[in-house]
Amino acid sequence: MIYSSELIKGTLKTIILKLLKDNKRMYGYEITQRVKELTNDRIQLTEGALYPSLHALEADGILTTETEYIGKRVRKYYSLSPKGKTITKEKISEFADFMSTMKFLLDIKTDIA
Amino acid sequence: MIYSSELIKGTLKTIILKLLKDNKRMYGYEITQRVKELTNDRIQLTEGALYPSLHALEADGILTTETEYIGKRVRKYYSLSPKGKTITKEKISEFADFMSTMKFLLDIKTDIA
DNA sequence: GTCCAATACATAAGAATCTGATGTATATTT
DNA sequence: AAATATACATCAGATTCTTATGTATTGGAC
Repeated sequence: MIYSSELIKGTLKTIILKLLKDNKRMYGYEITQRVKELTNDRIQLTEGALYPSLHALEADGILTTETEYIGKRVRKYYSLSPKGKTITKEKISEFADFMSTMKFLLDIKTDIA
Repeated sequence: MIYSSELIKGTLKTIILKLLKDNKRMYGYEITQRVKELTNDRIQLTEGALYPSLHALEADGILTTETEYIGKRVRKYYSLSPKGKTITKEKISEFADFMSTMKFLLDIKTDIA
């Protein structure tokens, strides 16, 4: 199952921030591959959505960047700024709260444990 | 806590369909109040988002309508069509699947039971 | 008996964000 | 040699939401 795009809307930034929290630094293409892999292909980030999001997070001072060359090919690494670390915690806990509300609202049964 | 609007994006139609599944028929204003009440004010649907969504669902043949007058005031009741009932089941199970993926991805701990 | 809040619908400009296409270029595999 | 994978980026158009505005009725407070 590949999720309908509307479902994923609004979760992209949270996903990016969580991955960067766990991995110190990552580049855009790496993020798309990691998400694909972690979700068994269920969530496939498109570059047209990802790169503008990364740029926006950088412009907001949430991410910092370092550019490196692998051979002749450029690679742009993103990391959380101190502000970004705070925002990340808030975003994840907000999402957790939201999920528990939605679970109740949609009356969804989950497995114990 | 009132959730940031981007979080709620993409979930509006699923919420509408679930309420109509449980309530046979409801009108727009009633839906906003019920959601507010069920979520302890955490999710507050705006009319500018709700009415266009209802109209779109009706145009897609997912909802049917009956207009009634309460005194001189008009009230428009929405119900699930047969097609709507099928879509509703699909949407809810897709969302449940999505939540479990996101829970894993964001490494969120939930309470047992 | 008047005013404010609540009920109840609707539309619309602008903002935000995503899709899907396109573009450029290097590296690797077949 | 060609196709695929890696790696960045932008952009037109679509979708969907916010915020404001509009109309009108009903109920409660004072």
